[in-house]
Amino acid sequence: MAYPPLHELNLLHANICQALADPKRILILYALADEPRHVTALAEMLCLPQPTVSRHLRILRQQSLVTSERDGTAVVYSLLDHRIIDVLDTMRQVMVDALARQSNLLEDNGFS
Amino acid sequence: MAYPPLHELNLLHANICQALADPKRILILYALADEPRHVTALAEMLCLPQPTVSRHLRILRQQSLVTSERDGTAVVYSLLDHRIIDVLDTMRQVMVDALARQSNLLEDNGFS
DNA sequence: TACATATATTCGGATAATCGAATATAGTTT
DNA sequence: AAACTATATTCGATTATCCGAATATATGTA
Repeated sequence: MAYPPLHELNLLHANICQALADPKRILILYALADEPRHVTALAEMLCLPQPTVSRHLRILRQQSLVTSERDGTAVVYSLLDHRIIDVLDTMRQVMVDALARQSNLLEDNGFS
Repeated sequence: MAYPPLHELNLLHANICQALADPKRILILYALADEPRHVTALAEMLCLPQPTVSRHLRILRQQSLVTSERDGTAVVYSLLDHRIIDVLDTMRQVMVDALARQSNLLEDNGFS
């Protein structure tokens, strides 16, 4: 039985992954998991130019990973769903375990 | 206190996300979660040309998301860590919930 | 060895992502 | 309104990704 062709949900799913697929955006998400923050606060924390942070935040916003709220002239961004952090944490654990396995393989073959 | 600059782990983390960021690769992973499969079997299931499947599998292999094992002239691919499916499932749930929220927002404003 | 099957790779072109630099917009204060 | 602060956007160039088509490699078999 052939699978249905790539359906809409799968495209959206891939879009979410794409939004996560940048080291700066991952840092932004972890920073927002801590607490909501202004754009400038994020830029300073991560040592990035403000326009760069804004552009990354837009991408995260378009995927409904963060929300924004005005606070005077500033805009406060917050994480929309903390399960995204669980997702990132699990992925990181999978990655670390894979690296450990590879490292063991190397040792077992006398490459340590 | 400024964060450390983007460290190695974060780059690897982003690479994993990047590997997940394609609808065809997501389908491949779900298909392999079911059971290990040959390249051709995957290609037929997903109605994709064999070279396309091979290229996607290489990307997944490079990120240690799948492993391959020879079986005669065929090569059997399998999922390396099933937690990746948990990750994908949670992401999909987050996505569906976000879509539901958006849909409710539209209705509440008379756009239904 | 010759042939068949299964998988992997390369090439070229199209599409998309990212960044720095410059600039535009929105809200606040005087 | 003018000046200021915070945020967002655009532009142009660079780099990365993806695909179809063609081809190469590897294993098994006659």
